[in-house]
Amino acid sequence: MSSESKEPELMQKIVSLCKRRGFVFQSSEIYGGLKSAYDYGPMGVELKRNLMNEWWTFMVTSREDVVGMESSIIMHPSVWKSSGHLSNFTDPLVDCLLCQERFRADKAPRLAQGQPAPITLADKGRAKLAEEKLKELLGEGGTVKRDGSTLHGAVAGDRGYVCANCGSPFLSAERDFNGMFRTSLGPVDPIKSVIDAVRQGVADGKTDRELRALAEEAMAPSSVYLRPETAQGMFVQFQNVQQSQAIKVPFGIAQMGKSFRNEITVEHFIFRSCEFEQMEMEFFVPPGEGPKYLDYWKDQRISWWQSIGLSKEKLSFRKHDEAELAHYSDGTFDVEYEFPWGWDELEGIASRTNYDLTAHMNGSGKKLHYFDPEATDPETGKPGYRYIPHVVEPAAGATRGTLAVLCNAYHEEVDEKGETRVVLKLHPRLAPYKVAVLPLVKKDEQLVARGRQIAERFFQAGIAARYEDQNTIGKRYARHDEIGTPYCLTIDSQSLEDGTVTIRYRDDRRQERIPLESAVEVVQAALRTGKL
RNA sequence: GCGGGAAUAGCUCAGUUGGUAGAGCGCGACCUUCCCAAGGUCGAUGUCGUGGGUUCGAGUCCCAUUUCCCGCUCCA
Repeated sequence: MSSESKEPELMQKIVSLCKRRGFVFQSSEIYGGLKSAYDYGPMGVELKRNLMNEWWTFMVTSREDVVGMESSIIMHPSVWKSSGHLSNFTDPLVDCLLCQERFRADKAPRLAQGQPAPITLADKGRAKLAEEKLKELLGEGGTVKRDGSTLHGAVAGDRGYVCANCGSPFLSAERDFNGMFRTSLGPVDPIKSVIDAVRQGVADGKTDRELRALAEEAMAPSSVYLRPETAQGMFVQFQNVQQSQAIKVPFGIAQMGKSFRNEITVEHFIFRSCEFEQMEMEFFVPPGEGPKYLDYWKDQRISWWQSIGLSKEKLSFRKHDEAELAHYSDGTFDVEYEFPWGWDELEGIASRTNYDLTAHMNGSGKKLHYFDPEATDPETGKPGYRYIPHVVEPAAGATRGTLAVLCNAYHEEVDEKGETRVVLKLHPRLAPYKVAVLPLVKKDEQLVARGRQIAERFFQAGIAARYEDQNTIGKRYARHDEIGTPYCLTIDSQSLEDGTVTIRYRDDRRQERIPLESAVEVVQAALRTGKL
C-alpha cells in the first residue's frame, strides 16, 4: 500500500497537539497513567460536547418523531441477562502453555482426540525452547521430533481443539471472560460470602469448576454491571416513553452517554477504550418496515457526519456480511471513516427486528406491544393492529467521532516563508472558541480596554470567546490556528479612530476590516451556516 | 494477550567506555515592535515513567512493573 509509513507519524502529531493544546491527556498521568483511559482538557471537552450537542440537535431537537432520555449506567442485572450480554458477551478464554498465546476456545481450530497435533512456532529459536517444554509436558512416554520450527509428537486431547497460534494441545483451563465491568451494589462487600462459600466447597471436595459456580452464586445477589451500551435503557423504558409522550410509531428514543467494556485490546489513542461515549437512537417501526428505515437512517447519518465537517471521500458504508451479522439483525451497515491507520468504524446502523423488545418481554414478563388503532391487522384483516415494534438503531461513537473530527481537521500548511503552520480546520460550531479578541499590542491601554469591551460583547451573546494580549500577534494567531478558532479579531490604532476591527479568517488567513458593531453578527452567521 | 519498539523539561529530541542533566522550540518578566511563531536581556521548569538490584558512583548495566506506539489476536 502507498502511504502507510507516514500515517503513524500523523497520529503522533495529533496526539502531541492534543496534549500541548489541552484537548486530551492521558488519565492519571502523574501516577504513570492508566491503560486506555483519557481525560478531556479544556479544549477537548468543548469539542466533544459541541459534537454531541450537534448530534442531539440533529437527532432530537430538530424533528418531531424522536425524543430523548437518559438512563442510569447501572441497571437491573436482569436487563443484561435478557439482552444476552451476560451469556453472549462471555467468552471462554484459554492460554497456551507452550507459546503463551491467549485465544477464544470457541474459535480455536478443532482437532479430534488422538489426532497428531504438529506444533509450529514463529521461528527456530522459539521452537527449541518449546521443544524442551514439550518434552517435560509429554513426560517419559513421549518422543519429540523437531523439523525446523515445527515439533511433532503431541496428539490432541479430549478438548477437541488446539492452540489457535501454534497448534499445541497443552492448554490452561478455560476461563470465562466477560466484556462487562462487574461491581457490587449495596454496602456489604460480597467477598466475605464468596470466601465462606468457597471454603465450604473445598471442604466438600468440589472441583474448580464447581467452586467457581459457588463463588458466582455467592456474588450474584449484589452483582451489578456498568452498561456496555446505552441502547438497553431505551428498550427497557420503551413503554414509559411512548405512553408518557403519547407518541406514535414510527418514533425514536435517543440517548448519549458513557458505556464501558472490558476490551481485550485497546488501540489507536481514544479510538478504542474501556470507557467511551455513545450517541444511540432506537427507532421503533411497524413489523416489516425495518429495511425501509434502515435506508432512511443510513442517508441521514452519513449526511450528518458530512455536515459536521468530515470529508465525503473519507466516509463510506460497509455492509456486514452473513458471517459478521449479529444473529438478531436482518441488515447492518457500519459508517466507516478513513483514519490515519485505515478505515474503521464510526457508527453502526442496524436493523434489529423485534429482538430487543421481545427479549425484554420474555425476561420481564411485561407486555411491550404497541397498539395502532388506525392500522389493519394483516392477519385478521380487522381494524386495530397490535404488534411488537421492530427497531432500527443508528449507534454512533462520540469518542470516535471526536477523534475523526480531529484527524479530519488537522492540516499542515507551508506559508510563503517556508514555515509550517498547523491548523485545525474545525467546523465553527465544533470549535472550542468561536472567536479570539486580540489587541495588536499589549502596551496601549486603550487597545486593551477596547479589546476587553469587545470580548464582553461575545460573552453577553453566549459565544465562547477568548481575550488574549500576551505575546506577539503572530504567536497568538498560530495558537488559535492550532485549536481551531475560526476568527481572530484584532484591535489596532485605527480601531480607536473609526471603530473598525480586523477580522482574520483561520482557514486562509485573509483579513478584512469590519465595523466593530457587526463582529458579533458575523460570528453568529458563521455558527448558523457553518461557513467561515 | 503474544511479538517488536519506545519512555529524559510543556513539545521534539541529544546525552560517548557508568563519573555533578543538555539543546531547540515553547513558557514567564522586561525592552523593542501596529498584523502572521521577528529581535534583545533576564528567568523558571526534570524524582531521566515507577520499583528493586549491581556499583564507590546508574539517565546509561540487570530484573520487575506501568504506559504509549507498530504488527498479530480480539472486538457479543
